[in-house]
Amino acid sequence: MSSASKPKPQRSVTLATFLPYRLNVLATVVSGGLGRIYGERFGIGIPEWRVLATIGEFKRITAKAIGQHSEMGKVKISRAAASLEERGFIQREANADDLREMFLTLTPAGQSVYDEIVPLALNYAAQLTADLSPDEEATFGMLLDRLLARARKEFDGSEL
Amino acid sequence: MSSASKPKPQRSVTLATFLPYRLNVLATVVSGGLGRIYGERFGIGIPEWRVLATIGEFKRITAKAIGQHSEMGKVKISRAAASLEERGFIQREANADDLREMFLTLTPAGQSVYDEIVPLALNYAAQLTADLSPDEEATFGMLLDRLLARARKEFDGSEL
DNA sequence: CCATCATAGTTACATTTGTAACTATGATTC
DNA sequence: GAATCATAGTTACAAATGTAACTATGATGG
Repeated sequence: MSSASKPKPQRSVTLATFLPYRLNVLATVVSGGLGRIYGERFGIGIPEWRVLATIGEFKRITAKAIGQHSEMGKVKISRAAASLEERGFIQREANADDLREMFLTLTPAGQSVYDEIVPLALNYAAQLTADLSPDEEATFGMLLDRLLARARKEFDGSEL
Repeated sequence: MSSASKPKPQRSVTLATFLPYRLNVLATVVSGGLGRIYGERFGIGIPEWRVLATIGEFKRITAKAIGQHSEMGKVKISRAAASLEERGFIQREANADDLREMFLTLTPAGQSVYDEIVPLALNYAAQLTADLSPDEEATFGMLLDRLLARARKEFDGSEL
């Protein structure tokens, strides 16, 4: 070992400056705020919203594909879909080519709810970033993606 | 109404580019990754870690104060503290000046666990941001704080 | 000081979520 | 073309979390 300058091995964690904690707090506050909007008006929760949003985006999609696009386990999707179907917001249609899977589509009622939520959700996101310049917003999104890519690598164990 | 140029009212939400969703995904992956570290080795969950970290930071603190510093409800703290006490990681000590509250402190065993987790947690956070330059990291943190401040305002209802 | 009100923390109950097993169907291989 | 293996989705059970009620103590105001 040469030169010097110990990089100051900290002996404690300050929660308020600890990134995993801060990310969790922000995500919780944001999810809660947005969830309140569609929760109060339409009585649906986050998993239901994600399923609805994914069907709204892809029009006709299987539960498995929803899982890949929405980061949810199949159990959660199954439950959310059952709940949305009960309320008449989505329909299930067996795939004749593979009877294991079902295509999900929005009913007219579901499309109508979706059409109502979309502007509320977009507005929420716009309000959330209202204090940021377009540049800052783009930067934040870019860094978010890079952090996510890194977090997904799980750091291959060598440093744990 | 004058001029023109509709600001293109989007008719759908692309989940993959929707900030609340992306924040939630990142926070979930990060919490999961970090949680696995102290979960597997010490058998503690996120609420326990937060309580432990807060006591480690403040040395002697009431449950209420932990709540203020760690964004957790009192029920969660009560349960986490009970679990940590059962395992001999923390001690409770009634405040003679106000018998309603209890000061929590780390036992030697708890301090030892804390001392083991701190470098792991700091290292996790360092690995997480390893792809970012110091400038980018600072920028991300700053924007995170501004978003959090904004999200907390709950947008005063006028735009909902 | 005693009646009311507020607060710290716990407990009870309901809701949500995750894990694992299961059911039904499809793919593969010998 | 039966036996094995893989996959989509559901169900059953367990663990975690939230909401509300409760207990004990302290503060306040007449």
